[in-house]
Amino acid sequence: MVELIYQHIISDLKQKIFANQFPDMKLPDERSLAQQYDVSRSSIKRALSRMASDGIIFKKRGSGTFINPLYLKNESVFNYGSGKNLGVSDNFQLNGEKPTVKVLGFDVMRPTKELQRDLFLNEEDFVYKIERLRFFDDQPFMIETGYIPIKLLPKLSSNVLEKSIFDYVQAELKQSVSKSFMSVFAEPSTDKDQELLQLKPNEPVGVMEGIFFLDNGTPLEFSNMRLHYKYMKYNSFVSVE
Amino acid sequence: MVELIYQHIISDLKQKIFANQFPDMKLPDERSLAQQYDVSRSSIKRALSRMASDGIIFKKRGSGTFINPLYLKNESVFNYGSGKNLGVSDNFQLNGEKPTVKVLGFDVMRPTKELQRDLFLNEEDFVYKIERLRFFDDQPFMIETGYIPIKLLPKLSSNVLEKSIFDYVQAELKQSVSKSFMSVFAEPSTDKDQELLQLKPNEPVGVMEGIFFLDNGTPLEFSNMRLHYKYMKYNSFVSVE
DNA sequence: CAGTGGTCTAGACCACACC
DNA sequence: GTGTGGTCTAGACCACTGT
Repeated sequence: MVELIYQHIISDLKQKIFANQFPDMKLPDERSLAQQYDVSRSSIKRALSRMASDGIIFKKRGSGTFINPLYLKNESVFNYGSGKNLGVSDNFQLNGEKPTVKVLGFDVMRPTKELQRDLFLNEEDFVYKIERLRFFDDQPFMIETGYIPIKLLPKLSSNVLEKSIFDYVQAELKQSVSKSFMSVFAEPSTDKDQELLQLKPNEPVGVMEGIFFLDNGTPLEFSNMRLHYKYMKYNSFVSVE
Repeated sequence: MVELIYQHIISDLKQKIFANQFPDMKLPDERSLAQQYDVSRSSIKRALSRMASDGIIFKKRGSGTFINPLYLKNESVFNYGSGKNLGVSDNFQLNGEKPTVKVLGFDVMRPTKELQRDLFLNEEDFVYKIERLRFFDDQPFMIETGYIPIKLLPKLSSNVLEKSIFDYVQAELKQSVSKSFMSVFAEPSTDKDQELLQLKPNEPVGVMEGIFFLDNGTPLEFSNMRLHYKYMKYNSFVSVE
């Protein structure tokens, strides 16, 4: 895996930013950077655009390129949300602790109309219904119900579910799960939520629900994730126009 | 306001997609598109990259560019989240109904340590504390507490708060609010929530909390928004790498 | 091998900010 | 006016897909 030029520039600039090599919070102008790195200005622009859309820097026409002080002061929040991971499911990273999984159910069913629409299925298709309870440090924090078309993973077996489905997909289909479309909202907890997630009756769940796509655009899974409210924090950096 | 080439191409391709002019769900290859529009391939690539990061299309090296069927079937969901608006606060659009606002409080205070950090303030600075209750169709749905540095809007007056602060910022500072960093989570409702938002004791609030930035990267406002859970739905399309 | 998208270059010209 | 980022071009070469 060779490192592309603009990726190299991004890593290098990030490192320099953290090493405080731009004490005035201002990056050199694009033409100078192109000279320094001995690359074209376009490559610099590509690197800076990516960094801007990640919220690391702000570009201001006529003035220059400036470091987002929030990135320096609070870097951790930049490791979530747009541009870093999919924020959910198999991508959960809870500070190096070991997450575990308990499989609650593994069935095959006909998809509802809604599932047919979201996963691009016909009436003849079947889906797996996978119910799992996820633990963080022996604390249950998430009930996950996933629906995956059988035809995508005909050989899926229950022992895979104890580990990462996405890793299995990578190995089996040579594709990664790189896109998601999610809705995030809140609901009162049901009796089942309260039992499985050890919630008090007045404590809610956070819900993340949506579709995971493969690189090529195929919808892989419709997922409904009900989280203990203390564990749900969805971070996102948004930049318009 | 002239329309840029790549913006024109995006609009045109979107329209063609909806007019079903690509029945095989595949766009022409980039070189052909460049010819058709009589522009360089780079401009086509710019347009397609934007559309891909918005989730409208999927590009697959070696094969071509494909339309996301979800975009056709469910266009509405693509009007939220990354790349379309900031999803919150003054940008709320609730299906053409008329939202109204009631100002609950308008004070000046010293920022806490946390506010100083998030809004890049010194100990000598002051902030406005603005509490508002937002209604949709005469239904209260959101308690909004915002903190704005006085030095950014020294002439802010209470009648502005009845309307849109962001519009006022646009007029006053010639800058728009184009970036935000938000955390989305859920909490049990407090007594105050229950009273103001007409919630039952077991019903939760959705919380959106974070910072709104101006174009140039200046943090304008720290905002905490507590929503009636039925009105909170945060949609986001995420694409990594 | 032909076709497709990905990366990169070198350079022109434009729009905006600041002095 | 000078300096900055923004848009756009024309073209080279690479990497992957499918026949």
